[in-house]
Amino acid sequence: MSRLPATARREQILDVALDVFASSGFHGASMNDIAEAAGVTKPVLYQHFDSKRDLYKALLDEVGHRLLDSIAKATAEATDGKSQTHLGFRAYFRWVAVDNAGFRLLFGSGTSNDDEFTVSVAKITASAAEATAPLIAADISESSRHTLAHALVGMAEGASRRLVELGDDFDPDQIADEVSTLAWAGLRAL
Amino acid sequence: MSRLPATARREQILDVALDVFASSGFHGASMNDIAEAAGVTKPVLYQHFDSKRDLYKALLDEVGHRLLDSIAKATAEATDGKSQTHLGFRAYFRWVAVDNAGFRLLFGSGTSNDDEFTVSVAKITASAAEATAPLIAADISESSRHTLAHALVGMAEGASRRLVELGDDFDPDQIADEVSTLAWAGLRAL
DNA sequence: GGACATTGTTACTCAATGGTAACCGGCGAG
DNA sequence: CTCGCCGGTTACCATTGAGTAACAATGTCC
Repeated sequence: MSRLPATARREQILDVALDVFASSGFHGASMNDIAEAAGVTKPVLYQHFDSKRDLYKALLDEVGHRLLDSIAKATAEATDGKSQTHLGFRAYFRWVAVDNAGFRLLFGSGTSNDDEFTVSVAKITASAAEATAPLIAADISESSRHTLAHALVGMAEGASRRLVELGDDFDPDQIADEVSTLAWAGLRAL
Repeated sequence: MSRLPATARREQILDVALDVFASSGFHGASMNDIAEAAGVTKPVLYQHFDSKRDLYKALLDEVGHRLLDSIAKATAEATDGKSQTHLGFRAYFRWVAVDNAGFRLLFGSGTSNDDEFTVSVAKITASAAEATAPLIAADISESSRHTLAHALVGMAEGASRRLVELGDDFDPDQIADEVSTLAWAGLRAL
């Protein structure tokens, strides 16, 4: 019906597809569903994306970058570990609160068991862990340090998953305070 | 070919299906795949399970109980919070090491976005969090306490996911030591 | 005002796969 | 021996959904 310039249509499709995929998962959402939600027909999707996988992957990457960027920006200013931890978690939970569908897409267990997709998500959490690892000053093996870093990232994910499942609104800054207190105390103890 | 008594066949199917589902995810694995892996044909599966969903659900429940039982047994003896924490994590990581496919089934993001399945898994992590919540003695709202409990459960999941993705063997007791140290220190700080 | 490009639609193909109806064969009981 | 139960197979149906070919409409530039 209403025609849109190519780039705008592409953006809109990404927007809409994010919601649909986040709600129904990769397999639960059909290309027809997405097209309909965008007020358009299937072939239009294929004018902008080679395949369903391609569209999904584009979303994973975009959303992942949004998350990592906001964390990076937030922690850039901080100098000491404690405020890095605090600001990092705050950025994470703020992102969850704002980009709710994004969180469900990445961590809501709708991502199929596809190797390529799993790897994409793994890279994102690995990046977050990479940034966390230096905060662990303990005298342990590099491997253990990374495992613990993943544990800390898992804290944010675990807390967020529950908050998102509850569906209620929540105050990201308050959650961040509590979780980062817990995390930082743990870090100092090692 | 080789005939088996019904109960034995049922067990074998569950066994085989766990591996197949864990590797390929719910949608990635076809009933034919599972049948073939069990050395049998499709209709046999339907003699023991009403549907693919039914089979998958049976697995989720069984594996979930295996996890929760081992944690419950391990922590039952402990009296103080610190050793409860420690033993709980140890049971978790030992379970991951032993029941590797089970971990991938529950937490490996192959569980589709199906409501029923998601709820099943959510119930399991919620149970674990339920057991963790009393360890948090801080003066915070009940809701915050539960969110933090989920954060702690997320620690175990996050660390495990990395370990499983790496593929190498790992010493569950050593990981448990490190993670529980981190967690317990955090708990005391609240 | 007509030609070209861009955007979009209708209507289809084709493969995968969940699920089923009908049939087979061996083994134990009477 | 044969009858019937039990575990198993072959061969099929029906649906769903990704992806495409061919066609229509909407500008916009000279």
